[in-house]
Amino acid sequence: MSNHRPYANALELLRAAKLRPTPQRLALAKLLFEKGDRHVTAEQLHDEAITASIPVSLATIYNTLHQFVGARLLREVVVNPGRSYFDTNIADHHHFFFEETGKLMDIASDKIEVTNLPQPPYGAIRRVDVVIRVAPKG
Amino acid sequence: MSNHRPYANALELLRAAKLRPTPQRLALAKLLFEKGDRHVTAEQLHDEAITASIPVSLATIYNTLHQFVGARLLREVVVNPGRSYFDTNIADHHHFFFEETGKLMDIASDKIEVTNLPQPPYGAIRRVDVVIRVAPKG
DNA sequence: GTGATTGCAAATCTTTTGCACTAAA
DNA sequence: TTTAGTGCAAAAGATTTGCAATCAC
Repeated sequence: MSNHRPYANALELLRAAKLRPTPQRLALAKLLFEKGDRHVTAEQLHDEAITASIPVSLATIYNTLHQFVGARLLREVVVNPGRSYFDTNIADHHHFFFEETGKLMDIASDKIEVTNLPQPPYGAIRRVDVVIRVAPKG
Repeated sequence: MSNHRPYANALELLRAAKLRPTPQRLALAKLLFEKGDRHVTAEQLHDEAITASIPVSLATIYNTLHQFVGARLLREVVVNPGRSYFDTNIADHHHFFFEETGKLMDIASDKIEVTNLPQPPYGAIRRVDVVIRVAPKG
């Protein structure tokens, strides 16, 4: 588990997030958070769960992912039309997006300097996302 | 039309892009490029066309938008899962994204300074997108 | 028990595709 | 005439929803 997440285990994590620790949520939390930082799609997580003999429907995967985003256990990353990625790294950071493979890679926030951030005409800045889109050379 | 687009009219624009100037393409190019910089979805453009009595199917809207992206007359902007925006501003720039309204606003590239750009482990940087997500205050 | 959660299937929404028809060169 | 473009309807892919059954508390 990432060391920025101050919970010893999936059960504590869910309790702290005030989400009922159902077997599905526990199992998904383990899949998501016990392997270091990851970027998964709903479909990928579902496949993983099924492979790991965790009976869970795709509908529950979506429910759970969105509940985790709401509880700030996950971040949704939008780089691709028609598919969402869920990022277990909730620290402030940015991404490489490899267009040919559809893979994401984290960039620690101190590796990129974004300065002179303009203020929006109204509302408040909720997040600044930098996506470096990478394509094969040539 | 934006002054970074050095064509006098929609016909020239299409000719330069080596796209056959069909009535639909001409009409859509006028809708897109004769009103300053815009961010439209396929659905919005279709509605506009129908309202302007331009008979065009949604399939053709999608075809045309993607051809325009291919010809570098438009840029696709991905900020929202499950919906693409098409940006008539093809200059290097960034965006505010207003989450409550789903609207985009351009930020000229010289308003934000992105420095220390890390190199990708392989491939070449094709684009750097900065999205400032804005939510209502509170 | 009671309210939250799950799973299924159906529905929804955006986007793409196949193919016959039409139009531009 | 030849090739590209269009439109329709159907298909595809991702995500959401309604609702009855089930589970956590």
